[in-house]
Amino acid sequence: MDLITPDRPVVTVEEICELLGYAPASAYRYVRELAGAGYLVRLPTGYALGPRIIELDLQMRENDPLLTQSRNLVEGIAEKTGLSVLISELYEEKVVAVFQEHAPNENITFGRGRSMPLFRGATTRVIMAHLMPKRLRRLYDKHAESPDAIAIGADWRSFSRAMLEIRKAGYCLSKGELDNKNAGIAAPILDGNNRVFGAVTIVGTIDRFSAFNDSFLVSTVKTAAETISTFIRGDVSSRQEKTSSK
Amino acid sequence: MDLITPDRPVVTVEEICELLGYAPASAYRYVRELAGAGYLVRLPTGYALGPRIIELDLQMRENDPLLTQSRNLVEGIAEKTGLSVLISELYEEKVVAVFQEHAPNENITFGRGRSMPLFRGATTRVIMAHLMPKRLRRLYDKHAESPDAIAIGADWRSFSRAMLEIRKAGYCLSKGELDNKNAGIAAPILDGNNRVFGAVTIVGTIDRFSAFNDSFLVSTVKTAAETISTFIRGDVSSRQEKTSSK
DNA sequence: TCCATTATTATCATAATACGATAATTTTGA
DNA sequence: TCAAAATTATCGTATTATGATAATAATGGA
Repeated sequence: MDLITPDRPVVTVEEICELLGYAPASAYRYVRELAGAGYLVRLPTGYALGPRIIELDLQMRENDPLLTQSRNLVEGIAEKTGLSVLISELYEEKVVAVFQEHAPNENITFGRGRSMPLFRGATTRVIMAHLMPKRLRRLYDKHAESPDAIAIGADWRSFSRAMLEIRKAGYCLSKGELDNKNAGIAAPILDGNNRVFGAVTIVGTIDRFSAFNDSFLVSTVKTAAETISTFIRGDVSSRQEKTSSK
Repeated sequence: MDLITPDRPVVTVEEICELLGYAPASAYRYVRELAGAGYLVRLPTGYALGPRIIELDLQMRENDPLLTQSRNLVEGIAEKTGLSVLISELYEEKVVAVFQEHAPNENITFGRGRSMPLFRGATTRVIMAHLMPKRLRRLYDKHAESPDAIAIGADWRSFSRAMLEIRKAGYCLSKGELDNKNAGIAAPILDGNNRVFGAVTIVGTIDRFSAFNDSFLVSTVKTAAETISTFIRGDVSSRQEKTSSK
């Protein structure tokens, strides 16, 4: 599905074979199956993404506890501050915002659905800072050469110290790292054992950001993240507890 | 992923085993893999839908030719008429709107992402009417007992005649079938060989609908669908043609 | 309309891996 | 700290995925 890009909005079977190294018979089988399940759709010139994705998107917007339980909270912050608010999650080596409350006149490149680069921006950094040490180490080693990683710390010692600072502070503030006119402040969403799921981020132009005390933004974003963390932990929603005797 | 519903926004491994009949070892493997790829996310109380879905949603909104190429057209119709416009696709036995231009004050139950029942509503019917005969027959036989199917035709003869009528007309109009206050009119999106991909539907309250000549709505929706059909066929977008000599 | 070409599916033997039972390990909650 | 629960690892077997090839269907010109 990632073969579909702005340059290649419709992908042919031939391209799939070339790019992924499949035999034609296999590629035809794959697209047939994926199209049958709605993940792809067959157009006259090839395959495009299919309706199942839109269906899942709705399913998530309606049911995901991370979204449903934090919607009001996030909207409130956006309204009060006039800044944008994002809720992001980590997967593989990407951080993706799954919810965005867009304040007027804001221009955010890495909004809902656009995966953010590692090592850059408040959201990504605050999430990384709360990863388990061994996982963080693996990530760092893999990208130690990247300029963004070096900017945080040229070696593991200084890098992990920087991360520890963020973890101790409980938030991360950045200016102009993703959009040079924007600033962001992020706090982690944690489970009961301080494992990180994602982050809450407040984003706005540097100008607008400066209108607030840093301490106000810090406490706002931290409180929001803690509230959401609590929601998620106790998340028994409408399900019955099993206090059975088994 | 379909185990996640409003009643069960977070699904446990135990539930997955029960509901899908897997051994625990397998269920754990599945969720690990799906969560690794971002399709699920592990929360303290179980698994929920993950960020990959949001990423794909964006990818589709930005790249899907069906959406990108018809956005202006659809917005124009919505603006001029004050009615809503949907673009829908078929998969498995569902029809799902992948794009919706929402007019103000409209209330549409089966909007973007919510799969519509077969045999009911203008969108579904116009799509069914353009299916290949054998596929239509299979569908009918499978659901011949359903009230919605019987409402169209009590036996295959009358059912297929009704479908033929729609196919000849090139559109389908319905009132109050999905939302009892709404009416809809739909026309098929076809490839060069009259195979159906989806449909364009104009939706609005029956009141608002009555303000227009039927013929105006018919020609509007048919023209839109034909325009989109043409877009899709010639869709070579920004890709280079291969006029190679091989 | 036909035909040659291309695109797609079916068949099938083999290689790959998914599956679940069990054991080992980790996490959790008291 | 420890017992119970949750999760992962191991591994033999059964299942299925894979790609080469053949068969069929669709396509685009004359």
